[in-house]
Amino acid sequence: MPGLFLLDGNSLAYRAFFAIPRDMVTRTGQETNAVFGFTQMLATLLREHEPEGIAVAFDLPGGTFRHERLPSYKANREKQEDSLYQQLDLVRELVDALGFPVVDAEGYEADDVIATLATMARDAGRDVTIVTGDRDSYQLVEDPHVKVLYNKRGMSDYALYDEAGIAERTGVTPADYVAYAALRGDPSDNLPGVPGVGEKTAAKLVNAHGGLDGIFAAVDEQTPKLRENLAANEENARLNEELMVLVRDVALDVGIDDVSAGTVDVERAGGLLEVLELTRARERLGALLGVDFAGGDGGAADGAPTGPLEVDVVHLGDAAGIAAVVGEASGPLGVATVERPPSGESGPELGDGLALSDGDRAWWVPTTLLDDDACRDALAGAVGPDGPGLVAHDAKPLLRALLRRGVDDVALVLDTALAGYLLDPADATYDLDVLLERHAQRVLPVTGPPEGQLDLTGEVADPAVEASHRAAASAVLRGPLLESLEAQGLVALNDEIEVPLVAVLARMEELGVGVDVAELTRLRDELTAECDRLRAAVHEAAGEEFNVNSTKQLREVLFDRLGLTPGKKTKTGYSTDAATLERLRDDHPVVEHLLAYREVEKLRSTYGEGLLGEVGPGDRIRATFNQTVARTGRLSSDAPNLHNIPVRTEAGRAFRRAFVPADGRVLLVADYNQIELRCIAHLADDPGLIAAFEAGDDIHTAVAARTWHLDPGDVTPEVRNRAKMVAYGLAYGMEAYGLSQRLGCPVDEAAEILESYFSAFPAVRDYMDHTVDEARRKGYTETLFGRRRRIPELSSPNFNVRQAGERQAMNAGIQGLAADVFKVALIRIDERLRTDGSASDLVLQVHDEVILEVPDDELDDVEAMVRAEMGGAYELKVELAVELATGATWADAKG
DNA sequence: ACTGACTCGTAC
DNA sequence: GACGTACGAGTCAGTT
Repeated sequence: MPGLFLLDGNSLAYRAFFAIPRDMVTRTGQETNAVFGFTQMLATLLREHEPEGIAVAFDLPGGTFRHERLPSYKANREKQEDSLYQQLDLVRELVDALGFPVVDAEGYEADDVIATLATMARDAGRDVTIVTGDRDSYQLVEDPHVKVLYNKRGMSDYALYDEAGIAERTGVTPADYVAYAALRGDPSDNLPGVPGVGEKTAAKLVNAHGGLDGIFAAVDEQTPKLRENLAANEENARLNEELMVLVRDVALDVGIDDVSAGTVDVERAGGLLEVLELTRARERLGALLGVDFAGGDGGAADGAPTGPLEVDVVHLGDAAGIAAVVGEASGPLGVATVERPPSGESGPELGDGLALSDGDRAWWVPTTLLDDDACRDALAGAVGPDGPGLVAHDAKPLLRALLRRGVDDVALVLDTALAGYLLDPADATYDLDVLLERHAQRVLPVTGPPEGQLDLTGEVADPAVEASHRAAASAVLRGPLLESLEAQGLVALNDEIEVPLVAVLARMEELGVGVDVAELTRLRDELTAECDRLRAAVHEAAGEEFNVNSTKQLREVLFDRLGLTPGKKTKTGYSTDAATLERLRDDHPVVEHLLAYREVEKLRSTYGEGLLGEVGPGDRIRATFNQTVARTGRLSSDAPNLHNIPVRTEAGRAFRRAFVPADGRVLLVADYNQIELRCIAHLADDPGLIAAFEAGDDIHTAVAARTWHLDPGDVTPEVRNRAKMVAYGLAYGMEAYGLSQRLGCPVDEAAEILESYFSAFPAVRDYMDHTVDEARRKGYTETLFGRRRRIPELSSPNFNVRQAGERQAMNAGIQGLAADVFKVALIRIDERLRTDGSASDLVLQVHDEVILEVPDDELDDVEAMVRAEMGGAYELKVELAVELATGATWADAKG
């Protein structure tokens, strides 16, 4: 029966999802039961029927005309968890990669798409077989050309129906099927039929009277009860019929001639199946399609060891021993200290020593040995550029510890934590033991006493053994992680950006940034006094004493006792945030004091006390710059967070006066001008936006002029501000509501502004739409540099969650590109400082801004270098404009 | 005394 | 609910 095969992708994947246990997951935790089931069905079809062509139809998210006609349509469908929707996207990807047309249409279900294709095929005299688990397709059956291969319960239970088959199964002809089903109803679509009418009665009625018209014209002939039911439910049945008729003329972008086996994208399909660890399916499909998917080396190598790591530990005692390790190494070595090196006030330390390992053997280098210069040099050689290269888990603290021992050139080839982050930045943790189990199917042995328990035997974890295990784990993980990075196109990002950045950040963290402790203390004290004064003022105005820091108590005072009008609500009650208070400013004198108190208290606690508590040796603050936290690829900073030092208000900016260079040096601050908006211009390739940047004038004025068709000279500050607010909102997936909040204008006015904006810059809107669309299809976003981010929210059944996912998708590519460009700049600046033998140092970075300490006599050279490296970090369709400033403090660094 | 949820506010 | 990405201070209610 060859001919063409039309598959209902949603229906089949849905069946597979429930037929196969959910515990079918990859090492990375991705569920694959539905994808696997689908591949099995597909393979069976290929083997048993040798189709002339296959196309797979899918539903598109969002409603259809049926939902519009009847809001309760399918309203009973239980919303499945993200996994099913995510797997549906994977099935689409796979089908596409296998070379079969993926067909869908906005506002229609897969069923309608199939009905359309089947009708086209019939008209062309071609034979088609519809493969689905949805009975609605019965109406399409037509001898001799159209048959339905119906997937009953489970996966492998199929029935092939021609007209006779449908008649036998239902008692009616395909042409009468809709009327039959309309009477009977369809509980799975939440369409109630006529009470008392089941399959038998429905068939009897249809066969006796033809369609619904005939039946309802002849209700009087029925028994009293049936007559009553029919009369009372005519409307229902009519509506059912309307909804159940499949649309046969959906506008599709493929024709029937496109339904033929296309070319298999061997790399993509093979890669996908490999990542999904569907090895058997890969082999089976490969054989059936006549292609060789055997990229990689066959996945999780058979015969490779499993179970707990076992390592022979050799204790090294002299320089020759250390040097010998290098000689023996045939590839990069794992390196580790004990799990949590005790962190001193100046940063991470080596602890008792460090271990090197090739995965089977480990060599322990006690820290005491490093006091000997020869040993230290031998270690420097082992870990340096002439050595075998190192793999470490969270290498930065180790690099810092080595830096302090004079080892400043470490040949890091892979950081396993970083690799875990690149593979899935939505994952919260990248612990070594988890990665080891996930990617290498090995277990990291627990050496010490059970956590949190007193060890009665007096047995203490041997740091040499523990570090050796961790070093071995890193070594073992190298292969599988590289394979995964390779499969996801992340190698360049890893090798050229993330790994090199580790050492740059290690140096910045280690040096820290200088602070004027006296100034900081003075600020703190001043703020404390001001805080006390304002707190008293709040109490006085409120007429009672209470904890002003407690939103709960504040709520009671403002809204219960003082009778102020509450605004928006939070999970626990009325909000007391600044926006709310701002609107109450004129309603009661306490509000003014409260707002002032909030500002001062924030500065006092977070920045006054907070920063003072982090000052280390040499009056320097050494924050940690996290490389595996932000899901967009940005860096983050903690202990303390130096990425949110105030700048907008004068009182806040005062803290920047406390950030100072060492004697004889100045701070050089360089930042990218409007980098995210420039990224948008590049990504969207919007001629208007690019032109606005090329004009070289104030970008917001240029944008405003274009948006509202004004002469730049006629752009008022108010209009310019609108353009500026839109620019900021743009990167965040802004909607009218958000903009109205920002501008303090009605929502409809904000909507108009947005409309004007998008009319002026149409490619920007196209980009946003396209980005969300692609993310929805793939389940993840990808930056220009290949950085990926899963966004499972996009297939959430919850509208709000889904919309948040759309905003994340829009933002990820923009913020991510800016982050990638910025990281390149950081690496290049650091590289130049070192190759130029400069005495200047990088001390801080804040997303689009770098800060260096520069000796006065180097200033001109370093300024030129930084401008060049930042401006040339990556070539966008618009210039990467860099603004430079110098000063004796961070606050004073103004152009 | 610790922990986690919550609210709020700072940065880009 | 309502604009993305972070970190941290403080309160409060729960636990130990």
